[in-house]
Amino acid sequence: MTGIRQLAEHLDISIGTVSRALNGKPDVNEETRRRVLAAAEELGYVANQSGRSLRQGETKVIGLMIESSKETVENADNFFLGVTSGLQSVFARHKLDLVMLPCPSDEDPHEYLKRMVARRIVDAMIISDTQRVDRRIDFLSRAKIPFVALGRSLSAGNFPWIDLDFEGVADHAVERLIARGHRRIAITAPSSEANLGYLFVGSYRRALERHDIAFDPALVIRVKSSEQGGYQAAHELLQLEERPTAVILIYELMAIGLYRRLMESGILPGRDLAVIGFRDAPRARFLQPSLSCFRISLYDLGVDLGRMLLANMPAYRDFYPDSGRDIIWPLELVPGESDAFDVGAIV
Amino acid sequence: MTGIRQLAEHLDISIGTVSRALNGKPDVNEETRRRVLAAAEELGYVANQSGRSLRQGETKVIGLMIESSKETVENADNFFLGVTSGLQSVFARHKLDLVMLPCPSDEDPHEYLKRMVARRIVDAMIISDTQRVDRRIDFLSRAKIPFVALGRSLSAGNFPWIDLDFEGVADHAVERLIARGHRRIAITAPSSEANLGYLFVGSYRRALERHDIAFDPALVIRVKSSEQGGYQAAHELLQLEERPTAVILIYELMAIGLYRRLMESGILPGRDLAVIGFRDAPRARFLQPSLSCFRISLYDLGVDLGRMLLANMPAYRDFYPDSGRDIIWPLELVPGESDAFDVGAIV
DNA sequence: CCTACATTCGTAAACGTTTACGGAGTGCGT
DNA sequence: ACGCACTCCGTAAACGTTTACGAATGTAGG
Repeated sequence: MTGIRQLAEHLDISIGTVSRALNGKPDVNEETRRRVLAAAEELGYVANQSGRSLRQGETKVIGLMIESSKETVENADNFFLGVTSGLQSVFARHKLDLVMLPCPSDEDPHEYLKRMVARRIVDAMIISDTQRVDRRIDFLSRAKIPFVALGRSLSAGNFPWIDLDFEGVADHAVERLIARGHRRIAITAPSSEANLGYLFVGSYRRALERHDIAFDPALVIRVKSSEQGGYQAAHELLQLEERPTAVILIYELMAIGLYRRLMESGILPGRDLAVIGFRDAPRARFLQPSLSCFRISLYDLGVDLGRMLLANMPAYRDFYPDSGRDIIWPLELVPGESDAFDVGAIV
Repeated sequence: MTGIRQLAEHLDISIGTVSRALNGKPDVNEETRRRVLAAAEELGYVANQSGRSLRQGETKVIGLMIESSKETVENADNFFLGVTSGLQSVFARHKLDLVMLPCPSDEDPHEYLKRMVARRIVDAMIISDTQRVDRRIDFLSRAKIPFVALGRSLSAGNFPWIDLDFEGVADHAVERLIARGHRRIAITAPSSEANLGYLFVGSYRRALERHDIAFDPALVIRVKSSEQGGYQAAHELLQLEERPTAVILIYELMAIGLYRRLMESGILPGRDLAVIGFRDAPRARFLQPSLSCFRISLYDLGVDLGRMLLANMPAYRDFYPDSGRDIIWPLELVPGESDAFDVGAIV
């Protein structure tokens, strides 16, 4: 493979000049720069990243850590692929590359992260699936590795993150349903006492009480946020003595299972039960009746995530002076047929 | 951050000895090795990968290139995540790490690959989504970069690959359906003249003719291999003057859309039309009636892919002496309800 | 006591790049 | 003729690690 040395010999100039020419340094004759660039193209020279990293102490690579948990694989919503395109559009401007780091399911995410960072494979990290207390966040903070998190956490006082607006969605959904005459509204939440479930249900409760509707714990269906979870949620809904007229799903994908279970009992979403979904899962886009759903532009989310990260890296800070922090990502309601009916009209 | 120099000073021995101790070289006293390892653990020392890579000319990182095409995102089957776990189980034994390299959709995959390789971010590559003529394969072959491909190609005479047994599946499916009395069997194929479609349909045709059933081009439904494609396939099936009694899907995911379209017309899969799927798509696992389908263990596929790659790398070749090449991956039929009826019994 | 050998360790070069520093050449004003 | 500023380029050190080589020590055999 051709290194900078071969390139310099071929051009009969010193490697220092070649390097400066390639890196756009000012103290090099424009004519020589032209020759160097031409020769580099001709010989197919690309700088060896190891040498460069060693010298300047940075790799120009950003890592996106993902966990290949069973749940991720089963849900299969390609959430991350959607985000990467937005991330890359930002990184490309600075010649940064993005790699996805899949943490093996049998390895502790914290250890995996430490290894990747210590080996200096990446300069900065994007982490996701944040836990309520997340050792990764403490580690990255202390080690002063630039990072952003996709998801809130209670760990480490102050770090940049973006999270979805669970509270806004629940509030909006309840308001919308109430406006259509619904009084008995169910909601799904993760079985664990996760942060996001707390926010989601809390906001739902406040919205109900604002309209003098008593909060009924029986209407909070705790199931897994997956297609099967949706199936089970429908099953539990049908068991209730006083059946709700509407249900809010914390994860769009659940609608697939929910629809199926409902249809099995001859209940048609959008006619017999209003359904509103949340989050973005491409596979749920083609349901019938179409799902009313709060959607995200994963691309835009990736862009903001990338900007926020760079704003936290000294070398790029100046490019993103007014980049926000701790963004609560708003979602847009895409109306469908699944909540199209007014209860008032029926009663 | 602590480097090998700090570690050596702390122990009051030379950095050469520290390095040898850490790397398990024989010419170091066991007592000193113990001390070094203890100190490394205590100080949290991890070798800087840039320095190491530079010296030994290898990065100990394997790249899995994925394309975030629109189709991938929409299909959302997490095929790659499933494969990575198998890959990592092999790589972990040799302290190799796996990174996923998502090629931006606006960049030429060939250029992207060249960049990643030239920058020496990875030692070896796993590529997928191979095209009939694929410049990446020619490039990697010429540059002598170890690689394996997930998918066949007509490029570059001789390279290691694994591909799914399209021919075996089509053959098996046809035989199975004929044994149950079906004579009019439809099949789906990609709209493009892709390699795999050619193999799939070709084998289907030969199996039919083996049983003296004339090949009817009208029964080859050319649609996209996606959920929507399945919907459209069903639609086209219903238009046919003489409706088939069975259909073979080239991609399991299509079953979701197909089912929906069929149900809309009151046709029940497994009772009115036999359906057999192919490939592994977790989201299709929960269909009702359950889908008869040729499934893969993505984990096992990953394991073999990893082994095949290492067998092509000088440093690891000896560990995998009898690793096969050019594997046509066999699939196992997981019977379901969707093809459970005998046409003979009805007629 | 000398030689031969094994064990253990230190020394220094090398990997490919970037960059601080200084030198050579030129032009210009005094 | 001299000094100065400016442009352009070469030199060499540095990044953190591995490893070939040889030095030092100990041990055993003659």
